[in-house]
Amino acid sequence: MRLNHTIEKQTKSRIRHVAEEMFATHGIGGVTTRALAEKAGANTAAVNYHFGGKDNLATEVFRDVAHRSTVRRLANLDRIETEARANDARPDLRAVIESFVDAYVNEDDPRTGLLLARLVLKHRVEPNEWTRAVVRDELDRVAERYVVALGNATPQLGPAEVHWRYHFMVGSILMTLSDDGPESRLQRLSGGLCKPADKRVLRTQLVDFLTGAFLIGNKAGPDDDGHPEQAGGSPVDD
Amino acid sequence: MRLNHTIEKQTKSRIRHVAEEMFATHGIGGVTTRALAEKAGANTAAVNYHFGGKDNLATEVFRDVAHRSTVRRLANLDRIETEARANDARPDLRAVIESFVDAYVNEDDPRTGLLLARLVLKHRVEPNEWTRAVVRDELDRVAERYVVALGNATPQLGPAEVHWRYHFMVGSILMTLSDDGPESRLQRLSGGLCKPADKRVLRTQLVDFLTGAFLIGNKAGPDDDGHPEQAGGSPVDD
DNA sequence: AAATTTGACAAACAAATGTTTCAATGGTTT
DNA sequence: AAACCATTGAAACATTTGTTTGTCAAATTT
Repeated sequence: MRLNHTIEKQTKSRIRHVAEEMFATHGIGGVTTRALAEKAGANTAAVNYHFGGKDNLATEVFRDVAHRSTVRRLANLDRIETEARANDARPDLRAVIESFVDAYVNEDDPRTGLLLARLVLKHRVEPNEWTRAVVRDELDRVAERYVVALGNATPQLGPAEVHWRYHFMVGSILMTLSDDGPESRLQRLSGGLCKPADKRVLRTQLVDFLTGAFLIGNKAGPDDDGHPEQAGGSPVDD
Repeated sequence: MRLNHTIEKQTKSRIRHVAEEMFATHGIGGVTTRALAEKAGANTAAVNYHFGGKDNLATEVFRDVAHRSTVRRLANLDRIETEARANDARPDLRAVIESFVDAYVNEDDPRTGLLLARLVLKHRVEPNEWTRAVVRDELDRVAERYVVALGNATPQLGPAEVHWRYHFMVGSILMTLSDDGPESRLQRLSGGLCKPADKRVLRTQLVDFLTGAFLIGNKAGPDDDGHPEQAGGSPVDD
């Protein structure tokens, strides 16, 4: 048991990988211990033996995915901000948004975005102890950093507005990711004009949409409690 | 049994109303037949007796909610388009968006928007026979009409882009609605700066965001398959 | 070589939950 | 008044699903 690590952990590793795959495909609630074990060629008890329960397995899978994407995004953001400082300019809004979208919509690794969407959607629909933990521990940092970065890139927006729009941004990305494949509502309603499976187009469309959404603002103060009724008319009013 | 309709249907009606309330509060999966029956002061068997099962009850509740909001939105849209025609102008983008958001975010009737969000989110996370039916029968009409209206209001956008952005719009609205209350992620991350419970501010912020998101476009053709990489720079390029 | 630990497996267990059964009740009709 | 029918209620049923148990085989350690 000391020599053959690889053989010893085969079952555990198989379960771990199949879990990631099945969670992405069928969602978290759509995967049963039995189906998972069967697909991994293991016994149902093995899931509990190796991971201590389905929730722990899910926590492990999603914490890992979230962590990887967090690291990647924070690095991207660092790079963008360093470059901007070097040029003595503000970070480019489009670049910031693109780096955020990239972690969700990426043809090289379509699974990560899907898993992140599954995680956050589950957390929205029925919050859990473990979804809460993963979201707080891994995703909140990204949100805080991006709100700051987006604020720096959009001086025409007040602090509250940046928070609102970050939130809207995440919503549009996640809902789009959850509507993947040829059965998607978008594809059906557009008569095949839009294909969410084409990640390249999707990313461009998202970034276009979101960049526009952040461009126009009405610079409400932090204590804004709802009087911006004449907003949205003129672009960049400062 | 012929004379006292009101008394006869008391139980059925109570179940119906409690179901709507509980579906909005706890989501569809978060409501058990037992909890529902208890809160309605009825027996668990009554749910099946009067509605023929939980799914039928949910279908009835959500079909009703969706239908009401559909009728309301289509009427709003008709009014806007009629007015625009009378003035020989294009429909106002902001007015179109506002009428769409209104059905979801409305201080007079906060429950409808929440229920619609529950319905669509459930349909996204785990589609069903009955969610499919309700979405197709009630919500698709609205989507089609609004895509046309938004297209008329934004000549700078190509047909595919309007579809994409309509989709993104729905996503940001729904995800925001599902993040209601003082426990919301938005409220937590913004340090209390943004309160999703304040529907008036929420609506304004959403409409500002979405109006901006539709303003800038790159007029890709219908056969666009992903080459708009220089898009989003200049406002309204036609 | 013997003892111990690890891992796998079949089966059983336990809890949640939608649904059904069947007898009792109360009003309605004849 | 008697028959009838809709409604109710308690209990049982069936299914799904996560988890645990007890046994056995193989590998490792002593």
